[in-house]
Amino acid sequence: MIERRDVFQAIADPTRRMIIQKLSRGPLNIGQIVEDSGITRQGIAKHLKVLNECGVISLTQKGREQFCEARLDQLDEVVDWVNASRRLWNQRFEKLDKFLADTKNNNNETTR
Amino acid sequence: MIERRDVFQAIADPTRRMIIQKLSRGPLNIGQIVEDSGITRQGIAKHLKVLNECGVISLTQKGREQFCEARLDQLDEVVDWVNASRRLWNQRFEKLDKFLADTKNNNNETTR
DNA sequence: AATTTGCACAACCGAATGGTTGTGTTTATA
DNA sequence: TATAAACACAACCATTCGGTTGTGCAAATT
Repeated sequence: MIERRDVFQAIADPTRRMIIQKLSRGPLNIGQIVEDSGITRQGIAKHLKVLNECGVISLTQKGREQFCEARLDQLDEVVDWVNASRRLWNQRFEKLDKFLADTKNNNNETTR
Repeated sequence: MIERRDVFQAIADPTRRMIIQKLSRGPLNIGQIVEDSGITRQGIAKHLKVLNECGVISLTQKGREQFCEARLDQLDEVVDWVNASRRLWNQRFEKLDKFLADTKNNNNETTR
C-alpha cells in the first residue's frame, strides 16, 4: 500500500484520461480544462495534482494563471510494461510451436 | 461514475500487475498465484475476478481447481489509447515545425 | 478603491478499493 | 470414511478516491 500514485494509477481514472486527451492537443490553463468537463475547478485541480506528481503533465505559473502541458513520454512506462508482458506471453507460443515441431519430426535437436 | 472496471483500472493495481506478470509466463491455478504473494487466497480471488471481468484473464474449471490464463491482447486498448494520445501530441510539434519552416521561407504554400 | 478572477488549502461526504476473517459446500486424498 | 484442499459467498474493516463546498489570499480588472 506504500507509495501509490504511479503512471498506471494516473491513467486509470476516466476524467484524468479526458484531461490528458485535451492536453495532448496543446497546453491549456485550468479554466479551459474545466470548460465542459462538468467538474468543479477544485475537482480538476486535484486531478492535475495527481497527474503532475507522476510527471504526466507539468504545471507552470504564467502570471496569475497556471498552464498545464502534457508530458506524454512518461506514458512509456505503461507501454513498456504491456509490451514486456506480451513478449513473455508470445514466447509461450513460440515454445509451444517449437515443441510441436520437435515432436513431429521426433529426434530433431537442431535449432529450428 | 457508472460502469467502472475497465482495462485501465485492471492494470492500475500493483498486485494485479504482479498477477498478470506471473500469468504471462503461462497458465496457473490460484494456489500457485497465491504462493509468495503475501496475500490471502480470497484476496487473490477478488483480483482475479476483476481481471476476469474485463477480459484480461480467463478462468476455467479443471476438476477441483481453477486455471487462470492471461488474455493479453485485451491490453491493446491501453496501448492504443496511449498511442492515440501521443499521435496528437506529436502533431503539435509537426505543426510547429511546419509553421517555423513556413515563416522561414516566407510565402511558400506548397505541401512540404 | 472595489470587484472579480484564479488559486491554495482544508474539511467533508459517499462510494469504491484492497484486504481480511468466517462459514459452508464440494471435491480429492489419506 | 475422515480429512484436507479448493472454492463460493458474505461480512467486515480501514483507507483511498472522486468530488463538492467553503474560506482566504493574491493578482487583475473596472
